[in-house]
Amino acid sequence: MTKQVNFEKIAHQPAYRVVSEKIRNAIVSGEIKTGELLPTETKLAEQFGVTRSTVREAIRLLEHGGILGRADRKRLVATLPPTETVGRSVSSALLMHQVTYEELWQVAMGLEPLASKLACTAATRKDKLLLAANLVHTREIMDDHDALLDAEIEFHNLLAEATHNSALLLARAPLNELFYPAAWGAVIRALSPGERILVAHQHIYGAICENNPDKAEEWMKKHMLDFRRGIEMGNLGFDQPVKG
Amino acid sequence: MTKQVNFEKIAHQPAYRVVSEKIRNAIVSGEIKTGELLPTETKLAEQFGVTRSTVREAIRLLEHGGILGRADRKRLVATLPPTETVGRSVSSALLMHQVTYEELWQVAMGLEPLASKLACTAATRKDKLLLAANLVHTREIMDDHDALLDAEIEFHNLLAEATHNSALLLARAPLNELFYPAAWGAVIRALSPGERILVAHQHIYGAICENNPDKAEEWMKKHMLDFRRGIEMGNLGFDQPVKG
DNA sequence: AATTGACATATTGTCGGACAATGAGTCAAT
DNA sequence: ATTGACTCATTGTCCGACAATATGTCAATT
Repeated sequence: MTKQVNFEKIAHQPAYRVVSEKIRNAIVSGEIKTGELLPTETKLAEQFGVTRSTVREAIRLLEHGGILGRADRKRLVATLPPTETVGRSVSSALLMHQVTYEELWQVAMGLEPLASKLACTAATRKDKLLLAANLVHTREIMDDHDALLDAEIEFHNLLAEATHNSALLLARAPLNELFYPAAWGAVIRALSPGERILVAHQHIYGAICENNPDKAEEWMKKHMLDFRRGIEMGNLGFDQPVKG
Repeated sequence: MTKQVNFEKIAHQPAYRVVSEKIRNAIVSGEIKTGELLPTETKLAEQFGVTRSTVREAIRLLEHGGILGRADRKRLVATLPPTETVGRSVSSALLMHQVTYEELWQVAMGLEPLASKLACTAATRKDKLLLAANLVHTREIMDDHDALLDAEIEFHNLLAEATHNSALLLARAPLNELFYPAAWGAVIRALSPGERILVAHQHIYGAICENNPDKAEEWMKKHMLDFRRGIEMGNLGFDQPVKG
């Protein structure tokens, strides 16, 4: 084992990555404001001193992350990655990693009651109105299971938005996209009419209006336990991977 | 307002998106196993009946999401997106959305005690050994604030891994990458010696070994409250955006 | 046997130019 | 106010080319 000189490995990033990073920086640093249109591909190519093909590859790199979007299907526009985009990638990663109902339920049990509690102090008048509207709508479509799922998801999402906490919103994205849709079939069969669901939602809404965090948290926990019971009673095992 | 026929808007995705989706499906469906090499760009181009440029754009689309990686800087290989990659994109999204210390703390307050509780029943012998090793190491580097931060993050991460819940692991990624590093400066000044931190960690570890979920949860809550106090006492405001 | 050198080959990164399709704007005709 | 014809800008896609670099083979050297 003779002593050897160690050179640090040289970087040499491909040009499309460099260009991609430059554009990214320009956006996150605010040099290009969100919503603003970017120069056209040809102009970018000129400015960076590369070919249009290279610029296009750089753009694709950012496009998927949601940093770049299309204004009207033509021009590109700088956009802050909408939580949706990031949320979707989280969900798809979880799917690929064979996340189970139980894992998602545990996270739900941690986040949803928290959201309820926080919403009590953070909810604005507008948030409450939206929740109220959701309840009315839910009562109307009580028999349509598909529509009821949408309403259920919307309720929990409105609740999360009422906390005005973007970190929480993002952390619970997989619940919207994976947990509720996947668990729904079993849950709705177990809690035969959607009555129990609506009652829980109403109590949570009531607690928020009364500014009663503890009550909101408690009812959400009950609601989540109902979900657990539904999944366990359904034919889908609690420790089975969620199927997208 | 005359009645009008409504046609559903026609899709027409650009080819590079179609190709991208095809490849993505081939990977997530397991048709191409992870770690396996993909055909070369030229062959893909032939198979899909498009040009190499188009294939390359499709590849860039996937490359950013971590579904495709480089084997050796030449050939492409299929890889499951490592949780790291996804976690980073979540964190950077939160940064851009000017997430505040308070928002992150609230999420931490929801997830970390949950992790402690779950770890009590899910932790394997190996998990406990890793935690114990972390405690020993922490005691040794008590005076090196930077090293202490790393140990702190590692402790919480080991704890989360001990739950064997990938959804939880992903949901709390921003805590590792944003919350703890950003809050650390203030916290370490407020809780002058790291003594209080170590004590909390030890009690949590003890609770896990005794299989005492309630105790684990309680001590983690105390630990989190210490963080809150630290941030509030520090010069950085609790409602200020976290700076990356 | 192990290293080295020379060489052909395969694959990616980058370039340049070309054309079709489509969206946006202008202006005249109805 | 709507329609039609026209131009122009921009993106999507194609083609062909070349340089740089990894890979593989084989002989020559030590």
